[in-house]
Amino acid sequence: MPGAWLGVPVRVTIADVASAAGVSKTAVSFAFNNPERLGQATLERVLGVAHDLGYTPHPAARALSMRRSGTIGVLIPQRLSTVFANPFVSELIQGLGEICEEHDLTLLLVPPLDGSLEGAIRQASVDGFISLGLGPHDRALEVLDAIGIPAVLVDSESAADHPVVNVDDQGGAEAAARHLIELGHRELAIIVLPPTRSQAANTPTAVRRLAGYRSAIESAGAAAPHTVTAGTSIAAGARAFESLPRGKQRPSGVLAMSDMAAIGVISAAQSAGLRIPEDLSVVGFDDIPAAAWTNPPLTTVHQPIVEKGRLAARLLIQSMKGKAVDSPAPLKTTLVIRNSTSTP
Amino acid sequence: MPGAWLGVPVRVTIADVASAAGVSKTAVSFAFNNPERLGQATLERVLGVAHDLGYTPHPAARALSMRRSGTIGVLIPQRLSTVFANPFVSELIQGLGEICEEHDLTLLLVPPLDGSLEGAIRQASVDGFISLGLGPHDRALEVLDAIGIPAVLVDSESAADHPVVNVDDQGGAEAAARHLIELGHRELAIIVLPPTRSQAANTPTAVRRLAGYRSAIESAGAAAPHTVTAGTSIAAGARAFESLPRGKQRPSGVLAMSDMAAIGVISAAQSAGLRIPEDLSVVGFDDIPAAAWTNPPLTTVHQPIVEKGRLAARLLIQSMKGKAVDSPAPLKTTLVIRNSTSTP
DNA sequence: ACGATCCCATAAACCGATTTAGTAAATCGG
DNA sequence: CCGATTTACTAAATCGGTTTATGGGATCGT
Repeated sequence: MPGAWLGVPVRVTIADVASAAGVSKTAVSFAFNNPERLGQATLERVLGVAHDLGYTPHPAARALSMRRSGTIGVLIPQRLSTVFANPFVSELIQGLGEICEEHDLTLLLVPPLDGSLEGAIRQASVDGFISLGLGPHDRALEVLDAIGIPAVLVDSESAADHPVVNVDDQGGAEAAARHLIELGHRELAIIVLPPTRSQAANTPTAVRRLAGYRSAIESAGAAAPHTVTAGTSIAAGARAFESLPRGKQRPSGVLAMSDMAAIGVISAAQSAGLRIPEDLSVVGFDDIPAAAWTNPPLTTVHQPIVEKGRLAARLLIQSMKGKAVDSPAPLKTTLVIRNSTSTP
Repeated sequence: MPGAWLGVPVRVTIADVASAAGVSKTAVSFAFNNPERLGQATLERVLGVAHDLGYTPHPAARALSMRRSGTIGVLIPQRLSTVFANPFVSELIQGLGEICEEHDLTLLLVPPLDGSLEGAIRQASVDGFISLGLGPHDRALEVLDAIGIPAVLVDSESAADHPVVNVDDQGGAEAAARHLIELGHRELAIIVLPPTRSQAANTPTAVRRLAGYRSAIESAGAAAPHTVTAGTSIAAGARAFESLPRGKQRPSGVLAMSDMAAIGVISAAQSAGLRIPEDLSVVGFDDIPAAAWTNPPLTTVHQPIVEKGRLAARLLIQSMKGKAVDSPAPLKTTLVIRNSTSTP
């Protein structure tokens, strides 16, 4: 049983290979990384021995000495179990993953550990970070550039000195609100995204979408909207519906900042005997794939999530190569009208 | 601008802190890891200096010398963009994440790089691996125990010398098939999961589910089912529907091995003018959250995905602590009857 | 006053790779 | 045949931490 002793496996190191092949560590290293610097015969012998011994370079050692780990970190502002309940994140990862795979990079998920995102950041051995939904004054940002690692911010505020990838949240929200208003709705409710982590403030995304809704509503002279905060889950959306005013006070249209919340509202409303869209119009945000086959299919603001991921990853990789990159223009959002909205 | 020189950031190392505080590297290390071994005064001074300089221990260096990285790897058998299109994976990650966060571990996604999962495994600096859907003879398994790192196999074959976490695939599949048969269906189609990566063989999961379907069908004396292979995506499911025999030959019931494929079938069937379930009954597998609010809601085999993730993570962590763990009994699957099935 | 204990702090070894600088032998030019 | 390259390989430094073994000084018991 090579490499094991009484069931305790012991890693084969470069030194083991070197001595077994009767060469120096340098030679072994060259065999893998600079084969042309070795003679034909030695090269083959070393590679042979390495293979027989099952040698694999220790990733941490390699990372230390090469100053790169081949990994990029994804900074997740909340617990994985809540964040991954939203298909939005899956889609973003699809985009990130596509580009990472092209560049032989793996993806490290970095959620707050022990309540602290900063701590988790330090622990992570990565060549760059992609952060999701960080507020402009988040402590995590300080840590990020204290360690001087490239970072790209997704869904953040443009203030920081890192490239920021955003979509046109405000424009999308305006289009959504205008859509309801044009259908004749005057009593609207807004379901706001929850603040992440301990920060009291709304996320940058929530702020921009809220501004979009409000601007459309105000310029139409409609009533000030009722607002509720709800997480991005079906259950949270359902709770939000429950907390809406009842009877004559009930808004005829709901503007949700996430499809998940919108779906929750719809499902709770249907359970309460309301017909969608006849009795209540609901418009979501994100256009996750599932939005197309809910019952009824969801009218929502489309944002190019996968493309957003790709773009962020590309920028980060540029940045990791030392190139200076600046924030691209916000990606377009478009209103997709399906069947969850109609005249009141 | 501390730590930077002409815009080139330079990491603050333990040696910098040591000399700035007028102590040895050891003292600095102790300040963070063994504070009780330092005098009150020195401790405070060192921590103060470290904070002022913005010192953060280099994760790779730490990992190298402590022989642990604080990360567990998730072996993904296909490209991230295809795997994360299936909500199944999101749910699994929720389960894994829950336990990992409890133990201050981060999660590294390891898909095949450059076509090779083995290569990606070597590159990954992790303390343990969780693999998804690996066949019993996959080369990746060899690499896995060549480097002697604990691993837990999810949705695999029980053969290997690693703990395996499975659900009762066969039982669930049997229940699904029996359900259709009891409704009176005699002409059935099965949509098989695709093989992962280059291996020609079906995944262990597919094999078990197929066995379940077949056993129920055969023992009922129904006709041999038509089988199609389709990926776990809506589009693939739709294509599978298109490839089904038409007219009188068309099966009256479809057994899909994934909810995503089932949803694709339903949606393609509806576009073709069929009513679900009146004209075609469809049963899925997995019971992803979306299955509850499709149109119509999906009859499917429920498996406890999040719990499966939790269990796998717990076992891996046990294993990482050096304890010997053996495979738990397969988790229960249950048929959830909604509205995508009825009498033919 | 003297050896035994503690308390603090450090020097040096170690983790496992890459890389720089350099050496001995073979090859080359003339 | 002699100096200049080239080829093939290696010793030692380096990456940035942790840990072991050790030493000096203060405190203690007697």
